[in-house]
Amino acid sequence: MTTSESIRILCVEDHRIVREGIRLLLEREPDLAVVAVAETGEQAVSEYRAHRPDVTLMDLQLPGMNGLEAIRAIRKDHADARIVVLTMYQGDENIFRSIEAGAATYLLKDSLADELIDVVRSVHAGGRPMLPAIEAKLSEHSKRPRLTPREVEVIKLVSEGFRNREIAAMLGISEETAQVHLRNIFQKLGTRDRTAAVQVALRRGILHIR
Amino acid sequence: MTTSESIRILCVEDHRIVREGIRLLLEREPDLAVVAVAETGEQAVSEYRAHRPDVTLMDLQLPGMNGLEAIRAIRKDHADARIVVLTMYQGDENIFRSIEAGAATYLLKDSLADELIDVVRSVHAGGRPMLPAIEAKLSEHSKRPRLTPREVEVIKLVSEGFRNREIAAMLGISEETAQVHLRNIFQKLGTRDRTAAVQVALRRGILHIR
DNA sequence: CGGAACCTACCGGTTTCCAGGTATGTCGGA
DNA sequence: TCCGACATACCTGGAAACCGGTAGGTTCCG
Repeated sequence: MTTSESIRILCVEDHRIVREGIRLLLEREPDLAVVAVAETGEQAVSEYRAHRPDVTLMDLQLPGMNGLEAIRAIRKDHADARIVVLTMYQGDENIFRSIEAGAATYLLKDSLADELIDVVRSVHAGGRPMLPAIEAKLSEHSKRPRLTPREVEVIKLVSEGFRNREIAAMLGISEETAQVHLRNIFQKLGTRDRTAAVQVALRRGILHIR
Repeated sequence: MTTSESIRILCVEDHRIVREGIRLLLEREPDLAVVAVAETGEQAVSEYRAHRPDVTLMDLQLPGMNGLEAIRAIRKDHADARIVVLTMYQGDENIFRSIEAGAATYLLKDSLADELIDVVRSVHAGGRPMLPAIEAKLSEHSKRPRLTPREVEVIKLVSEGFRNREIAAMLGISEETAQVHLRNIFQKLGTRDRTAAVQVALRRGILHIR
């Protein structure tokens, strides 16, 4: 790998204005080139395959297959893929899952343009640069009790407005068991009812709108 | 006003990377110039006062004073202010309130860069260009029953996890009255319980995640 | 093998919520 | 001035949610 060649970037972002803006931002730098873009998770995977970029910028909120699933799909076939999550979601669960899925690092859209550029270069060089604010949320996350997979299913259905009885039927368990899961969720999220639990789950990135 | 001078733009957007990107996008056009930026509602108001831009691009989601309040504050002192809302929120209530507050038009970040540029020029010329998709949501909105101010207060507190009794105490009304409001909210939003009502309110843009 | 974590299930008791009413006062517009 | 929209308040009965237990089964790991 010669140092004189540009860093080839895949930019995954569903909002076209934002995507175009980020592209302009990056291409002010002579050593950065956006060689492909994608606006869904599925497109991201196929564009990755087609172009094998050096660095992938990935938004989490995407129509259809989301960013997290796209990261997993890409890393499954290309364990060396270098992916930077670039999103506005600050929830610790999003950060944790992204890193767990194989992202090199996590950046908020609130970052400085220069930070983004530095991070891209650093990740291309094999680094995993983590900004202090993100690092802090990640360590905070590790101190909190996590919801189990089943509990996540339950809170998701709760957020869609289903009653305990309906949730139980959908999951093929008894209503009482659904209640037990919910009680454990309350305890872990520090709430006393379902409405508050859903709000906390949204803030933490355990759930997403729609 | 001479046609040879550039259109002076104030860009209000809290995410720095996005803001910088939009700026680059606009400044590719020779007749557009971003003369000021702001990342909070308060800053937007004071920057408007200081620069009197021809067109203001306003995001809705801002820390502190939000975009809607900023529009009202600006239009209160400058009834001729030409403001374009540029946001990712698709909820019909956001669109309605923005127009009601005095915005010239409403654009999603998903739009094409060229659409944004066209809209800025058109608004500067005194137009109120409305994209068909936005127009459609706006007319859909007018067919739906709106929540009253009191009902909005109630659903907001519900979304924060408060019980009816607590909501009643906070609003200085009886618990039964709070229940009546909630019942009317259910009826208007087409839900049968508080959790679902909060979800619908979030989707419609009646509520926002903190 | 013995925990630990997870998922499952049930019971009894209390609280909160929801649905159906009726009713009063205010305020602004037709 | 009368009507409609809004906000307020109360009642009753039934449904759902919440709380605090106990407990059996699996799976995985040290």
